Amino acid sequence: MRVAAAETIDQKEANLASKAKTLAKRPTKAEQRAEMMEQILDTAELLFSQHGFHGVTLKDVAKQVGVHHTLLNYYFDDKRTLFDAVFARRAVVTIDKRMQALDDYERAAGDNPTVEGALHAFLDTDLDLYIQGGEGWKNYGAFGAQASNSPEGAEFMDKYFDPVVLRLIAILKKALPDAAEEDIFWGYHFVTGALMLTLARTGRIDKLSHGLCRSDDYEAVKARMARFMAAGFRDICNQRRQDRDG
Amino acid sequence: MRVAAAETIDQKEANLASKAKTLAKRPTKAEQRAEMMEQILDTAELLFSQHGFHGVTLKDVAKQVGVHHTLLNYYFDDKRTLFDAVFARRAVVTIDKRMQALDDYERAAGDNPTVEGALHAFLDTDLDLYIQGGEGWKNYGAFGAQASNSPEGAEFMDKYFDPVVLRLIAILKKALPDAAEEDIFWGYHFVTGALMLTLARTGRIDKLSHGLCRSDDYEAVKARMARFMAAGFRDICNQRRQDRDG
DNA sequence: CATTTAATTCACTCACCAGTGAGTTATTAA
DNA sequence: TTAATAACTCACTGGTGAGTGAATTAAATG
Repeated sequence: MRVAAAETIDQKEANLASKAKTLAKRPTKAEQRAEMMEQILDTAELLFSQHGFHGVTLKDVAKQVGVHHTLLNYYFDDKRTLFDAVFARRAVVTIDKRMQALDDYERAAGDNPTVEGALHAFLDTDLDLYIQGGEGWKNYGAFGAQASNSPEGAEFMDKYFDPVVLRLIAILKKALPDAAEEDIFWGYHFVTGALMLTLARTGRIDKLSHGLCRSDDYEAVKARMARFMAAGFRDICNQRRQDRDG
Repeated sequence: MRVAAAETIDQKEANLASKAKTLAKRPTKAEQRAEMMEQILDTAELLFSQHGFHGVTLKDVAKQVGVHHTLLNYYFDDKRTLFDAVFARRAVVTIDKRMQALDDYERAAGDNPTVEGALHAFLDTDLDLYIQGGEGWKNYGAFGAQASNSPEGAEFMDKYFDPVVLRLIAILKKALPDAAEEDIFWGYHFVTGALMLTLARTGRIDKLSHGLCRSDDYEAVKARMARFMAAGFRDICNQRRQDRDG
């Protein structure tokens, strides 16, 4: 297996990993295969996140990995399969973590969950992954944001993310027992829109604020988002209740 | 000039328009030219909004309009020019309206603008356009949302929308004089994320809510969004002030 | 060492795309 | 009526895309 010619952003990570391996023991065939596939997935993830499904060619990916382009057809049958594999690889991780966090929160909160608590569990768990997970995870975030409003990604979005989202919504309903169901769904819609834009890292806020805020400053988002959105939820749900009760 | 073979969503609009014209007077050459270009722009708008720049071919557009594909090269030099023309056509309208609304609001509010008032001016003006402007405007919304996180659209976003956004932010600062500047920028970031997702009409909220909420129900968004976001703004800005003042 | 199997490349195919320039038809203007 | 111009079509080109199957190289196994 040949080492990548082009140097990806994950270069340091990769070097460390392979160094550790060679010192420890020669990698098995399965390991090598897995590593090659990961390299392809990493690169595809980055490129798809930047240009979308149609804006990336298999040759683009292959070139950046440093292999012949038909090798991608060898490992992943076709372009679509590769795209789906990128989507699936990390989806399970973030979903499991968030599901776990929501379970934990609900157990801890007992009969009195709060909107803010639920949102912290949902959002912070995810943001931590992007904060701590290195460039790969950041790229996946952008990939997901890109995929979420493309026909290619929409079905995956539903398939993978519906359970967590409905889990969150169930807790929100418990936290806001008097709220209209629509208000909760629309509130979630606002939350996810804001989150998607964050993950997309468009660089727009950097320019608008003349560098005061940075698109990739997930810490800043984490420090504000759950609280911001919780206030919004409380407000529209209260309004509705007031309107209804007269 | 040949009438479109394929029937677009705007069919009714177009029929009405052309009927009115034939009754009134024969259209001039310039009018015909303008109409043809609009038809191309409408179709390109729709397709770009669904599949992005690279997901659409000039043949796709031409086929749906019902003309030979090289005609698009005749009216618009190349694909990129067509894309830019789609972007520019309606951008000025929404920007002018919003700028006007913000001016009006600031004048009316005098020395005491509120976050909610400013957001109403900014958001409702825009949403009204999509509510009242018919399918064409709805498609433009989705087009903009798609474009906003693609390299092809990013520069346009800055070029066209920066002034209105900075105008909004200026009023928000006035409404929240004690707030940290970062908080206001991040708040705006959340607002625009939510708005973009709304305009994208992904259909996701429909499925999640089993039809209770609909992606294209801009009225529902208008009824909630400014208020929701204003509450968020107030909350994080208060928190910051409390943290600072101890 | 020989044989099988996996990994990788190579030479192609077929389809399609953006764009061009010549040619054709219709309008308009002189 | 003719000349000129605009609107539109056609045939084509150079280039690229995804994907295939044969060939080659490398690795593992008996």
